[in-house]
Amino acid sequence: MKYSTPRGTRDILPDESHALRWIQSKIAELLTLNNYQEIQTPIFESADLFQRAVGETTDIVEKEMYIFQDKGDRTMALRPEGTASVVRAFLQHNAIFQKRKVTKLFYQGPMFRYERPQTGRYRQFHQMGVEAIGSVSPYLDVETMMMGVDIFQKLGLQDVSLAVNSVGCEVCRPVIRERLKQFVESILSQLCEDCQSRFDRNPLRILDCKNPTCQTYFTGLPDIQSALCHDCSDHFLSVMTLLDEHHVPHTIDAHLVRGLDYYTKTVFEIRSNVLGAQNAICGGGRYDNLIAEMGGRKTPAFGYAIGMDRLYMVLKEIQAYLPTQPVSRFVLIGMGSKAKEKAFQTTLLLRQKGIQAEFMFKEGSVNDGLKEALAQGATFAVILGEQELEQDFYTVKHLKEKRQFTVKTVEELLVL
RNA sequence: GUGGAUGUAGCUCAGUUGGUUAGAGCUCCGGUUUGUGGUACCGGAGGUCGGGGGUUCGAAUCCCCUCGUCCACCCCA
Repeated sequence: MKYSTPRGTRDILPDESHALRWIQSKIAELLTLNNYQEIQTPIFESADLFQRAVGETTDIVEKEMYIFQDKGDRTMALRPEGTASVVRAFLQHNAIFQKRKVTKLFYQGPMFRYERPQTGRYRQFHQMGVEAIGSVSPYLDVETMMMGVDIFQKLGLQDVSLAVNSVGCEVCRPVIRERLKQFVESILSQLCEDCQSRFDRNPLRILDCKNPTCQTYFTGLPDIQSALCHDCSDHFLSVMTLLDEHHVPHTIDAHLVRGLDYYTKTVFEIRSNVLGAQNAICGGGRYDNLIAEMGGRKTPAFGYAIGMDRLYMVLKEIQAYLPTQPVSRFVLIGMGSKAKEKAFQTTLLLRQKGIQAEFMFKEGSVNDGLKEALAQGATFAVILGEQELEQDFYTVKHLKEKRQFTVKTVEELLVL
């Protein structure tokens, strides 16, 4: 094959495409119930928007962005995530959004990251995400996470787990970071290469190391929660209490640290165990400083994104209900030029009445026509030949029941 | 970016210690059958053996490089 999809990209073929649209519309319904409105932002933006929002030292910015110069010599980037753009839009259209205390927006579309492809991980992948901007209330954290869990349950995916953690704020995070570094410093040479590089770049990530030899050195490692400031600690406690009160099953994952710099306080993931290592189908959290950092007034917010490719794979795997493509109700077969013309007219008429129908283009026998009708999954084949033309009727065959009969008019076809 | 597996027809896969024109099943197309379908029978199409280089009288087979796919790490959705 001379051409194929670029590495890490894929064609979404009709069956999946149809199912994905349906999934999107189901999710959008639920988001609307929660008062979210859709926003569409550009697929590429100024590269420094993402560098600033996501963080200079994150993997996404350091090595995964698709960056290019446009003809005006601007440095642009294909968006690696959605939050930065939504926040940018929120600030840019301040006049529209400032009327409300809380602005709830959702988006959907492709994101791009230059990574090594794997199951459930692509260079172009599809996310559907939400951003609720304007409240510090733990109720917002809980409402939003519950909505996430609800989405999966409504789609028939019961078996998910909600993992929650707090990463602190600008006050306590530096403290946590320092304590961790102090503890780790003495044993640093014993740890794996990844941990050694994390030490400078993102020490919190050391907590998350899966290397068993590293883990043996970690007894007594300070955990994040014990180091949270009052405000963060209270907030975390409130979120936990609310989740309990509303009977939302969840686990506290002290190792859950996100790779985007803008998160503060609550972070969470929703996981499914059917995809192997790529178990996160939804992830996000609170970002109370990002909007101020990007030049706005200090405005707290909470958001997350769902990985649509992964979600589809999971739903497919557990054999959840997914709609199949609608098929033609009728296939019109005309033999000879006159009958063909009448078949064509009938096809158009059926479609005008809102009935899915297909015209048999090929010159051929009834045989070919029936085969075609069958291949299309049609319910009825309508046969027009010399006899039908002379005596002005339609021969109709119910393909599954192998039942054949005649009708006089198109109206009779409509009510079949 | 690191490590491992893998690549033969549209699909699933055979292919011996290196040996002539690389096979099978399914799919597809044609015919038996220009007025009745999924079956049956007959016939046919389809492959630079992922690509490039090397070893050899001779390479799908051995060696090197490269590209793609899959899995794990990293990271994330």
